[in-house]
Amino acid sequence: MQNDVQLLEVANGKPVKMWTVGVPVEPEAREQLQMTAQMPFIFRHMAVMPDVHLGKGSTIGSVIPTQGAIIPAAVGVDIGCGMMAVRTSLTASDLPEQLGPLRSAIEQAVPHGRTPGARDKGSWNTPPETVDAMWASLLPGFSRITEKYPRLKNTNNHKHLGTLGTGNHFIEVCLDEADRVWFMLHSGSRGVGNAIGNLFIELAQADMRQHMVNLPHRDLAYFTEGSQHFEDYVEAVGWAQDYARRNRMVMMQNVIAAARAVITKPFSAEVEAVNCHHNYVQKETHFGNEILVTRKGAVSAQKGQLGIIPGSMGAKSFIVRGLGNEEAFCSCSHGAGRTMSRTQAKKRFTVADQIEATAHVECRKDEDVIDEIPMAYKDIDAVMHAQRNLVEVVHTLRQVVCVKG
DNA sequence: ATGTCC
Repeated sequence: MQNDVQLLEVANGKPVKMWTVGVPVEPEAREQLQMTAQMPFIFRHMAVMPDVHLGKGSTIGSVIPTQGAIIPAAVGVDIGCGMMAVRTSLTASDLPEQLGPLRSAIEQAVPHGRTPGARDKGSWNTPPETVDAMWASLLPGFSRITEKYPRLKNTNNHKHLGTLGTGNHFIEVCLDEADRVWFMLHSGSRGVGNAIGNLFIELAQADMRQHMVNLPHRDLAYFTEGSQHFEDYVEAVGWAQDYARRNRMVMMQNVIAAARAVITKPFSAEVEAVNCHHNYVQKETHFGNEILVTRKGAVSAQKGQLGIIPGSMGAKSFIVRGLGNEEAFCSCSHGAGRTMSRTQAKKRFTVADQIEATAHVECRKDEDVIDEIPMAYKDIDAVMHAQRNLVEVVHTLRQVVCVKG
């Protein structure tokens, strides 16, 4: 039963296996995938998820297995970006009739893109003690990195910990199929991860020039295993991923605390909890080999492992359980995937369209969020069907509150 | 996505 996989053969390269039956794949994304698949250190084949679309640096919704080399622009600058979700003991009837105050409480508790009064965009003026403690746990690793790369010291590291960021980073209150209340959020490694990503992308491009390596595209610049830059990047990217995971943990604690101040009924949180990256690289074993797996807009889906696949604003989201499909390097999609660029979406749709599409969600509906309109994304049901042999659905969530960065 | 040393 391999009729769920579409094969893209690549001249002078490894094949690309795509779990995209019944969903559109842009020609530009195919071309980008074929370029990446030509790199000699790709291990066996590339795997492509049904939310695939053209990305900067590498294709969103792709899994890039490599042996003996690593491509920093494939991970990109939003290192460790991912999702966290927790199920609470609350049900829909425990939520207040008016959800505006709950949204305001969350907006107050977590600095985000438009937090008024923040000295820098969306950061703490003075981080709370819980953030200080979390930063203390990250500091030894950071010091090892900045000893070699001192320019990384000058980043918003400590005061960005526990903050949301901007763009498509969001916090939601959701209900599942049994009307149970979940909190869910999407964020990454903020300014410091961005600085680490950019620094090593520059270093890789400089290495390519120094060794006169010709590439199909400059974003395929890589480090070779055994080199100092390779070892340093593996350390730094791993640290940024740890920062991102803890960033989500801090925010979730503060979202729960904010909700407790608004919702009168006592409740327990983290009845079920999931915290997963969808933009990262790590060492894994596949087909009996220790390799590096870069997931760019893709989630780990080892057998039994829980993951999160968010839909667009106003659409369904899913808590999923991995089926451990080895051909896909045990991966699944990270969302619905865009069908049009943010610029196209802003041209095509109006504020009125966005108000209609998100009528059932307590959220912003201004012109700055039109690019997140559900119609700019692929049909999430088709995306889930295309990856039915990668993950099974455990919970289906719908948003009732959404805070955008 | 982030920061504003482009």
